[in-house]
Amino acid sequence: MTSDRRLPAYQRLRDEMARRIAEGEWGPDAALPSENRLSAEHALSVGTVRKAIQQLVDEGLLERRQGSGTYLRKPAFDATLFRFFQIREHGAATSIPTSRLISRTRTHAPAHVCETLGTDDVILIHRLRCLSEQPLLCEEIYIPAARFEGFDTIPETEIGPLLYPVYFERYGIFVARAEDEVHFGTADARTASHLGTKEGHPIAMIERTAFDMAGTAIEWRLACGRADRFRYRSRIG
Amino acid sequence: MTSDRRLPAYQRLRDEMARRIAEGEWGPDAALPSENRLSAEHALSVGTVRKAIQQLVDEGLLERRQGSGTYLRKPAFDATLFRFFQIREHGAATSIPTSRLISRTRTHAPAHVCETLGTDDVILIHRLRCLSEQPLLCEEIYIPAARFEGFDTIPETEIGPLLYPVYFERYGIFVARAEDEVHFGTADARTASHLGTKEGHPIAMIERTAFDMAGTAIEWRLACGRADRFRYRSRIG
DNA sequence: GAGTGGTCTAGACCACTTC
DNA sequence: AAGTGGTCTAGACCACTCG
Repeated sequence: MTSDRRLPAYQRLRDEMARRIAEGEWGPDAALPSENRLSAEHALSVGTVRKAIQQLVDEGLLERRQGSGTYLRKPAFDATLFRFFQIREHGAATSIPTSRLISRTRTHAPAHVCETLGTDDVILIHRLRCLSEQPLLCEEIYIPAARFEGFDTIPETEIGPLLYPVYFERYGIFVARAEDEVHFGTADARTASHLGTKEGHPIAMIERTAFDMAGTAIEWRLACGRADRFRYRSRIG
Repeated sequence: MTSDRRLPAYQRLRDEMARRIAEGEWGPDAALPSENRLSAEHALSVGTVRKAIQQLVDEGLLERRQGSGTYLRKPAFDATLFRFFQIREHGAATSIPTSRLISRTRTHAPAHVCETLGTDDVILIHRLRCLSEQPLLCEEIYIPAARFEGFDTIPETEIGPLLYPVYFERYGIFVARAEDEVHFGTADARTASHLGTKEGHPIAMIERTAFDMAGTAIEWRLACGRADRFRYRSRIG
């Protein structure tokens, strides 16, 4: 079953394409079928096909390049955590954030994580993220063990600075969207020592829940950073 | 001069309509000309007109109602400041935020405000915003005196809880968009007393610059709230 | 040069609102 | 019933990319 027959044609086509993207039918870096191809296959006019594709572009799933084709777009979610923090470079070009794995443990999730992920059988990842050698974010990441079998034993050398590409390449799990929630609190002893501040000092906490294409929560993480480095911009209207 | 002739027709039409909206040609609550009307007047096909209108809808300026017409949309920017703060109601329905004017003074703007507004001749408004009788936000608002002549002498009874409607109704200035920037600091004595916290305690600071339809900055404000009440959600992807 | 997406046309029929 | 926006068609020409 694709989707409701009462829906407009462009909606049904959008839903079908979203499903095929989720199933990995078109790998990243490869062009999708052209507008003409799709309109012929689905017996729809090109204009209708364009509307379906444009919707997926607006949702951030696809990317169009004139003269070339329509491509999958891989969002850079990991970078978005850093958007919450001041980057103070001294004239030099912006450096690449690095990651250091502190630990990976198969464990039981706390209640609120269990509720989000739908299981308490999880892998807990501790990680420290730095920019220009300076520790910026201290992360606790929970992923369901059932869908990430063996993640705690992958050689560290095979895990780059970003996790989401690893999720995709090793487990076929594509992070489609995420929800961030920011609030403030004080540092516990361990977080404080990682971030180079003192216990009880103010820190910013970003809670993130990440979802796959089907809308299932596949990761919960808590990222902590020093409040005095925090800065966030947003545009309205 | 409307806009560049090299631009696509739907872009030029969008620019012209945005200008006419900015000039107040179509008041709020009245329907704009229909698609057929516009296509005839501009010698464009309906599809092209639709694309121009859709763009303005996406930008949040217009609103379409099937069978009825296309209408102006008034964004509720003031509510967006409160989205940064926890609303903890005890079972009751969400109450309406109230505002209390503390002072209005014609004065010289500090350097960074002067730079943003392009003048140092400003009116400074101090305001306290509450939710269910609880002080939540303490605001300093700067507006250019030249464009808001006499704002400091308007009877307080004629200023409701929201400023932007007053800007529009009395000065014809329509706030089209705004930029918020959030960071953290500590409370000075006066802010602390307004918010019911202590000097030196952590507070969240939201700096906002608001722009009119022409892209000119018409307001700069600093809103301070207690950090422990701060909570912000954002969706990515 | 062949193929792609970007713009644009001039219609059609439908669902919905308004009078 | 008349007018509005919502969907859809079957073309056209253009600008751009790529081999």
